[in-house]
Amino acid sequence: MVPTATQTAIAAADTADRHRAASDSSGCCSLAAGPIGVDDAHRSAGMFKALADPMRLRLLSHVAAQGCEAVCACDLTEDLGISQSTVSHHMKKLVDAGLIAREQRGKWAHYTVVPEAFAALRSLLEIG
Amino acid sequence: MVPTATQTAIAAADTADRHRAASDSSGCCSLAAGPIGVDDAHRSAGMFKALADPMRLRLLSHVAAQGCEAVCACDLTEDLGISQSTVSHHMKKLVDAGLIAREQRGKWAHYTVVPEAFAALRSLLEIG
DNA sequence: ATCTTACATTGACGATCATCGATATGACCA
DNA sequence: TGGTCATATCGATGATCGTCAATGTAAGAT
Repeated sequence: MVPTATQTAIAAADTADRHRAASDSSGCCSLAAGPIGVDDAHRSAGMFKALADPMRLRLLSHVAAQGCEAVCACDLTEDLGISQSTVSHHMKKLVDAGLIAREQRGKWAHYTVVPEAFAALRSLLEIG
Repeated sequence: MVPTATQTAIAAADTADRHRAASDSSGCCSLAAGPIGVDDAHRSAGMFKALADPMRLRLLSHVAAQGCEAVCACDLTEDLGISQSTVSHHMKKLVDAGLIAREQRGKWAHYTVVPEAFAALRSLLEIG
């Protein structure tokens, strides 16, 4: 129950993030613009956390390499040699972070990158 | 012994990363350039992992906000309200990831950002 | 030489995570 | 209705992580 409530809160926060990723203060300003607040730090760290796993980066690059063309989950499973439940787990994290978008077509799930999210991260990293 | 060996290997890899961060394949190419390999994924994930913690982002923004002027560890400890050992722990991770540089002045440790590392991360995130 | 100051390292603890097999959901087909 | 396929969710397990108090280290100060 406790982890469920926590998970729900995190999921809700992530969903909110996704919708304002390109306009929020956490997405438009550089880390060098001044000491950031606790809330912004948590939001930004959540996005970086989604990128902080080798398998997720490989999944992401598989999706990104297709450009506008959507990628189906079954291809990812066989290309990377991990179990189907692990792929599903990672893709959910990437979607919750707003980095990729999920579209249901019949019984297939198709994924594409969300360019605005990456633009927001790049502006966060504009330092020096 | 096992964690020490592992830690040593990771530190060595991270140090190597720092020196080639701006020229290596993991630092100059976008994730969208094609499916990335296992080694590149581990290297890049290591850098994102250093950014994937709220407290480290706040420490980093404190350092980045000073521009060229170096920041001393004592200021970070009192500004963020965490213990001295925790600050030391986080700064070591940021230095090992090559995101900030450490300079010893007498008994004080001073920190500055490493712009090339952030440039490398930004080019990794050039998607869409 | 002794003491203080600034920082690093160690050891421990609770929390989170990645991964898997098993199972549930939900869409299509016969 | 029953069956198969694609994906999501659950439960468990071993690993990693963030944090702190305690201790170690090394550089000034007295």
